[in-house]
Amino acid sequence: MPDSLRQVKAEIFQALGHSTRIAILQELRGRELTVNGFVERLGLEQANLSQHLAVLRARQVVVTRRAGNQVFYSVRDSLILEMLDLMRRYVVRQVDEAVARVEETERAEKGER
Amino acid sequence: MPDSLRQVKAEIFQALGHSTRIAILQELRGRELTVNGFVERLGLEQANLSQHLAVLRARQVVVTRRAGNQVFYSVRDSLILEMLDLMRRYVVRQVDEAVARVEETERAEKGER
DNA sequence: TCCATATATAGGAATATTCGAATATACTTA
DNA sequence: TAAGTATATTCGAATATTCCTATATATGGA
Repeated sequence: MPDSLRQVKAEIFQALGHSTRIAILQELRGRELTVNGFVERLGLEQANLSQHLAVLRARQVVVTRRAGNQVFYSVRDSLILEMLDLMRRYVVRQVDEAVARVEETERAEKGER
Repeated sequence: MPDSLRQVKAEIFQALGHSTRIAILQELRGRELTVNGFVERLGLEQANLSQHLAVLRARQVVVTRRAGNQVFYSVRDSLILEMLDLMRRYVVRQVDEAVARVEETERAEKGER
């Protein structure tokens, strides 16, 4: 694989690598939202949200549609949301395994006593 | 969703957000590799690779096994590789759509002439 | 045109990431 | 124990990211 392609992938992973931007994308499941919509739902500053939206726009993860005064954001390709789904599965699995390891350790320690 | 969970996800996305670390994970498809193995295959400096491997280790994306002198790295959960697969599909799709848009534009311009 | 509303951007400080060079640590073998 | 190989860590400079504050831009209505 050429490094330029990896670079493109890395930039999109980076775009997903911030909790606020993950929150933004989760809000965009199945709908579009204005900047003010994000402000209300996420309780963050308008400027800050605009900045994070700019990051997602730069990587073309989201697209915009202007309607009069407001700008509606939406996810360009829902494959991005599948990425978040996969990440959820991944994190859940790691946690489950960590719990299982703890329980296994406790069982072993009980047996030793 | 609590922000702490999003934070965990974001940290893993960040771990994937560098072309060298993507290259490392691709090399680990279906096998384990030593640090020197990465040096040979990727042609990067040993110290640099160790640093990137440390990032992946910190997020528990990879795990290590020491055998004598060497340290073997492997992917902890192959769901991570599915993430890379999904990202490949995503990038390919974006490129295809971009090409289609260009062709559509050319067709329209030809018609106008 | 003037004002209000919605959104974007610029500037600057704090923090984080990345890389190369140098050095430290771990293990093996003589 | 000394030397050699493999890997990890530290340091410092360069660059990037993030956030806040202030300001700019775009649009619609009076």
